[in-house]
Amino acid sequence: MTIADRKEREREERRMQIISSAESLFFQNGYDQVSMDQIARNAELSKGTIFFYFKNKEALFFIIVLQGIRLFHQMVIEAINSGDMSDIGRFRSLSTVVVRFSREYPGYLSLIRQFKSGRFTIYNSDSEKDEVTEIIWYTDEMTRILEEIIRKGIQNGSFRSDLSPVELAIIIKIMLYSIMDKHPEIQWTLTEHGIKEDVLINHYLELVESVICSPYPNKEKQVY
Amino acid sequence: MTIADRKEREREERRMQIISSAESLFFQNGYDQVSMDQIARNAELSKGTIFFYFKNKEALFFIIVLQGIRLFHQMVIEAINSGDMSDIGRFRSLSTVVVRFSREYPGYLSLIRQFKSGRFTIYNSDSEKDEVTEIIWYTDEMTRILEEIIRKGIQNGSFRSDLSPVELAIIIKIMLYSIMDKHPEIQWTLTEHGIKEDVLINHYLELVESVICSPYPNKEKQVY
Amino acid sequence: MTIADRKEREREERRMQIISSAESLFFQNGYDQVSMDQIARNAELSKGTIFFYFKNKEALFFIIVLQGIRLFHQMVIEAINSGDMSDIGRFRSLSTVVVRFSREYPGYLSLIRQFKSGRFTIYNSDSEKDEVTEIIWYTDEMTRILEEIIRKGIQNGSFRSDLSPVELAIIIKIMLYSIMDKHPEIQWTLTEHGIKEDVLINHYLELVESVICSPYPNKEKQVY
Amino acid sequence: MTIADRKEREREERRMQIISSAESLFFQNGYDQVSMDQIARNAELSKGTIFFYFKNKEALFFIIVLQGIRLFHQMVIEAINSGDMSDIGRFRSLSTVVVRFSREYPGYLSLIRQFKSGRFTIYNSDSEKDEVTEIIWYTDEMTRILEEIIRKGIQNGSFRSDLSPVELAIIIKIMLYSIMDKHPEIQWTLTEHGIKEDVLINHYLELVESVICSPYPNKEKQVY
DNA sequence: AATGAATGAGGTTTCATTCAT
DNA sequence: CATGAATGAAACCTCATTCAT
Repeated sequence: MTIADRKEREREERRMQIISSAESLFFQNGYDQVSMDQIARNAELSKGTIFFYFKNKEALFFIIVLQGIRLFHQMVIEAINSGDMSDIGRFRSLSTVVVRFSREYPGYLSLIRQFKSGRFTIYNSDSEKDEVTEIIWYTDEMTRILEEIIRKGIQNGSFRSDLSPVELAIIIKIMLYSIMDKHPEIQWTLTEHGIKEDVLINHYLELVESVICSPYPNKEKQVY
Repeated sequence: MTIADRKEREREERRMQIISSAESLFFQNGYDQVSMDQIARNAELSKGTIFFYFKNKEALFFIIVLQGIRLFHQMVIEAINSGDMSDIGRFRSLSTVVVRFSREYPGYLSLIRQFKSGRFTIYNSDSEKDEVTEIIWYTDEMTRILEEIIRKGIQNGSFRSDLSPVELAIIIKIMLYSIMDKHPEIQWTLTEHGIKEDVLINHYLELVESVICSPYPNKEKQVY
Repeated sequence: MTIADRKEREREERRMQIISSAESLFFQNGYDQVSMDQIARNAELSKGTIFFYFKNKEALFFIIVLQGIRLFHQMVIEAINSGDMSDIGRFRSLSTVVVRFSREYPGYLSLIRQFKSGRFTIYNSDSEKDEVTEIIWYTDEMTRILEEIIRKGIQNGSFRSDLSPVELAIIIKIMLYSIMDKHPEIQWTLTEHGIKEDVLINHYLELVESVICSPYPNKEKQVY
Repeated sequence: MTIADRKEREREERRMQIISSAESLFFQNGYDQVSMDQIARNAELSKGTIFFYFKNKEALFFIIVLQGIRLFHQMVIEAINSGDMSDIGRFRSLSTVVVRFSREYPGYLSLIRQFKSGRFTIYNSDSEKDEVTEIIWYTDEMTRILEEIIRKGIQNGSFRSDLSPVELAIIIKIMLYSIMDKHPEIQWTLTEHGIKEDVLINHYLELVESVICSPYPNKEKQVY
């Protein structure tokens, strides 16, 4: 038993070794700028070994993207299920997680963006593209979570009701996702003016929050 | 004279011919997925000629990006200097231009994003990277324009004053730019729920506008 | 004893398991288009095991070819030793066997042809190429059998005597073997004209038979 | 003019240089055993150049096969249109050509056989598989030529009429083509018994000829 | 100015074979 | 015995770039 276990463990370790090697390279240079040679060298393994563990450069990439999005999803789930359970509380948890993810895992963020850039042919049900379908599932799932939060907030009267939940969700999604895209130029401006990123982000989130909350509480409810 | 003129004119025509050929290809497939061969074929010129006019694939790419950003800048300038000159009016003009650019020139948008993605080594003053410095200049310039609008709006009391102009400018910039990134997933959600993009964008801009305008006019002025 | 026997039996079973797995793959795709990986997977064994039982991909291939040629030889022996024992009868048996083999075991046929195609280095007495020498032996043996039939037929006056037995044997061999080569183009022609393969083959064999039989019985005997 | 001509000539020379390099390698080792690297080295050119002139290894191979079959076809045409124009005369010319081709160009013969071996996917009208269609055309054409000869011979009463022209053509085709396959074992047998190849082949052709000619001139005509 | 042939490094991938366990 | 992870050479092919003309 132990022997099989050890083998299995070693196998998994190798996989992770390769994945993390590839990860760091992809993080730094992006999909196209990384070669399988580099990955192999970085993992201190032969090129053949890489292909033994992963069918493809693409497959390896997709797995890493999947890891990133799984991590993100998990962070979201945990954040929402813990702490303040008020409507606005859950929204704040979500916002915080988005910021945290983008700060702690900018590499994953970048790869996820590359994945979604249209660079890859995703929708041919070739086979063994399980990773792809899973990635898409997580993406959809997270949209649904946001929608759910907003729907409840509207029902409870905590959130503005002059927009449909879906529409509001989309708008908020755009706004939230956009902090993740730390446009480099914005970074420059920040340092140039001596503004702390934290402060800015807090202000940003407050404003987004003000957008989501009912601005016209007296306005009669809309039907859509 | 006329002979030299004609030559000069022809040279310029060739340049534009190459650029527009490369443009359409880059627009569709992205930097890495386009080969110099394709560009040459598309331009109905030989590969050698491409390299005669442009030192590099990168150089050619940078010029196209520069074109895009110049165009954007020009659109911004024109919009701001014409029409309604009130604070909110100028802001609306700017918003409109952002939307218009992202709708009319999605290709440029995509290339600009690629340029800023860290994919290219921009900051080594290797040599004639004049295009790069110009691109950066325009980027900065457009931030400055937004800052200026906001600063005036705050001074006039039209815009909220609980944030420094710079900070508010950055926040608005993030929000405005983010609408340009039509994350494909958002597109899906839209079509899935039968929401018209135009409608959503108008709502989005209204909300951004509400963010910029003084929400608490009675609040005593902040000092920063 | 029984333990050793079982082991021995199991070993032999494994061998056959591997061989038949490889066979079916080689039959379908040919030597170069089959990988050891595929063979292992098809045999539900590990690649290492394949190499434990067979030194080489080549060795495995040669053994299969040898099997094929042994089978062919056995069919020939059986056919000739049973049934009509007249000269022409034995020849007909042989013809029938050739056709039958090519129809029932096209895979072996194809591999035998690949073996003889010059693709492999057969004649360096490198080492344990016992299979190769055996294959060659069987090939020669079967030529000898045909020669013997013809020699007797000539002696008995049933076959034409204007050619030396060896020469006639070679000629007949060429003609007989050639019917095994189902040139695809011939297949097309057949179906195109609605000719049944059986019918054609029967006519073919009749003609070959007419070649072997004395056409000019009155002609004075030739000396060679 | 001369300059363009020279370029064109040089281009053609390079092409031929590559083709003949590849040819000799393919002749010796067969398609799978030859690498593009070898071809390049043999041609004293870089690998890139080979791919500049030929899209593929396959494409290069097909062109060589086509050359071979064109050569064969031309030899057939010339042979049939010159010399003795009697039915049997034309048939003899054809036989002679077949023998001559197999003797003078055994390499082409081998490649043609490899081409027809099912190793290549020939029937997907991918595109630019012009060579393939041409090869097939020539193959068909040569079958048609033989059929025509036989049909006329039957009409004139020179050839046996108990078989349909098509069937007889197929049979003769099989017999003729089979001399081209110099099974190595036959070579051994020949040298072993001190038989000259020429003599054997002449006898062989005589026998094939006797097959084609009416054996039973008195037999009433068959209808098919 | 313009061409396009030539290059060769580098990319992804395959595969027979070895070897520690 | 059996395994299957690891190897690394070699396969095919791409492509930015150079250079003689």
